[in-house]
Amino acid sequence: MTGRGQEERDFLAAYDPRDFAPIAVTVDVVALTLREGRLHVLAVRRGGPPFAGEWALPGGFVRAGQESLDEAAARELAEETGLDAAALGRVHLEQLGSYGRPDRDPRMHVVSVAYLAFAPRLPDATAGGDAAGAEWLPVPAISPAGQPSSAPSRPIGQGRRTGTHGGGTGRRPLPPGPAGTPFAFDHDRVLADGLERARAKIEYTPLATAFLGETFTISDLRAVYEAVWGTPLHAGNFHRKVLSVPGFVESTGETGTRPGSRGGPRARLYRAGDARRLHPALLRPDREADVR
Amino acid sequence: MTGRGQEERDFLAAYDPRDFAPIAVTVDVVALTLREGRLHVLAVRRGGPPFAGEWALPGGFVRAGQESLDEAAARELAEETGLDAAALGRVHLEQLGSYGRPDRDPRMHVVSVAYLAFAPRLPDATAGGDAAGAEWLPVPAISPAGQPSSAPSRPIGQGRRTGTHGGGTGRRPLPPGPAGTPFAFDHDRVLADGLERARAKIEYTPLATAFLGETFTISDLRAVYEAVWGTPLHAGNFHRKVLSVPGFVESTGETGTRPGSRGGPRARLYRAGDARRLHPALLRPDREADVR
DNA sequence: TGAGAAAGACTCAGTTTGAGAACAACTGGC
DNA sequence: GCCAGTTGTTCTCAAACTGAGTCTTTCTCA
Repeated sequence: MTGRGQEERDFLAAYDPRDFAPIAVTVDVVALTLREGRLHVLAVRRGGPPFAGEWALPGGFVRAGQESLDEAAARELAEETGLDAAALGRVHLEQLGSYGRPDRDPRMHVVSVAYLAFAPRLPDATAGGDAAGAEWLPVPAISPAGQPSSAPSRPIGQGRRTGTHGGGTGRRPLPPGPAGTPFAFDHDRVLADGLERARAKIEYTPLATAFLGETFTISDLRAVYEAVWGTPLHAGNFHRKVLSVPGFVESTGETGTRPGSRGGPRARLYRAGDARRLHPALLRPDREADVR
Repeated sequence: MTGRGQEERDFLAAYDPRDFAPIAVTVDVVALTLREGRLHVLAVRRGGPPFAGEWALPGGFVRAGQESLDEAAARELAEETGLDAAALGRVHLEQLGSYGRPDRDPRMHVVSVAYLAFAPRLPDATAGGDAAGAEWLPVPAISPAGQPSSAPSRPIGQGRRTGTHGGGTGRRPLPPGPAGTPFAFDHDRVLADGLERARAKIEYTPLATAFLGETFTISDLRAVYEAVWGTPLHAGNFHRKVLSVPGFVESTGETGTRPGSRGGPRARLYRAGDARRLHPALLRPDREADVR
């Protein structure tokens, strides 16, 4: 019984997979940035069927034999935003998860490897004005204690902690994406998963700084957390916490002029520190509703 | 410039990808379990080239048009362990990440979607005795503050927090897998990523219970944490913590007979609670070395 | 029967957190 | 130029949480 998998693998290995495995591989990118204090996601309008005219995440096919998944994601992001290599270096890009239900693309079986990007404010992607260009769409209000689908960590099958059902089809209904974002394919879910990953990631890594420029104030940083988490934070406690976590930020010794402010003293400027993890972490306030 | 991605996507969409995208898609499973208090991983010996005779993670090709990635992973795990659907229901299975460097398989460009499984003690996979059967291998001693590669979260490109190098090829050397595990392909890294995910996951989810049977003692649970983290824990504090986190475990009201113990009172039995997240989390002791 | 081991309950000091107050620096409107 | 309102930053205080250790009781093994 245990040998069947091996046998089959050897059998398949002898074949040229071109003949029998018509699965296409694409990368899709959930690129997030902050604009006017609100979280935005990069989206493209689909030019043709399927889902013509609908919004979708930017992405495309992986070039077989030529590039890694990471490289493909970076290439797609660069193409869609017009970023050069230097600008791309300021963007944080990490793998989010893969989506491979056979019916997710009506044309054929397509496995999509999703990536998550945190970008500082970038020039409008639609500068060229062509119809199919990319645009930064505001991410609809996120209920702070909302129920994300968390695909990369979603348990499979009906384990004892998956729920009460004992032997159904095993296919559960998809939780809805953020309200008001009708994306093509399963990109609603990919976006929802990306948002949840982003919210979790800034808890224990200093990646919130990836949304900001070279230097920033503590308030700028707080604005990132508030936008991503969708919750106002206590300014004093946030300040204390950020400065107390070793390696999160380091002082530039300068103070900024704060254009557009409604008053208040000039804030000190900081840059990202050398920490890769926040220790202790900066936890989201009260997620009681999220626990079970 | 922004139009190029869209143009290309449309161009490709018009094609039958069978003609131009010879990328195969496989799933590989990092299945973990506890045996004699030590962490073990399910491995198979490769029957043929490439890497003939070497250990590899169990896995195989995704059946195009017929199954999702999750289903393929569950199928492969079932085939390799001889688990039926009921037994498989007790196993936690989640997506780990995808690996797609063009040279990772010498035969062709293969994208592998890796899964991570937590299993309670299972019968030996080699029961049949056939040469190519699967085996549970002890995971080599894990340095508690070791440096995992953390692929699913690895940042890409040379962002300002990636390091000091300013413009290399962008291809960094792979951090080594756990000492003493020469696996085929890039499965060393997949395993290392799976271990790191497992260590992180039991911090903030109750998934450590997935390594145990229906009922267990607090000591059993502590043994899971100690094996996965590779660190001894303070029994008293662990006990207090587990019982204080709402929904982690619930009492069965019974006490177990503890065969194989070296003395001590009979411990109370618990079962997994209904929490999906541990709040507050059960953090690994001191990872200072891991922070930067 | 006694030594050793483990379960589980407690104690205590140090750290971290949430909530709020206080104060100075600065803006914009008048 | 003055005033009200806003914001950056520091402090205080109580509650919660953590790590380290002790103590008692129950059990196994020699």
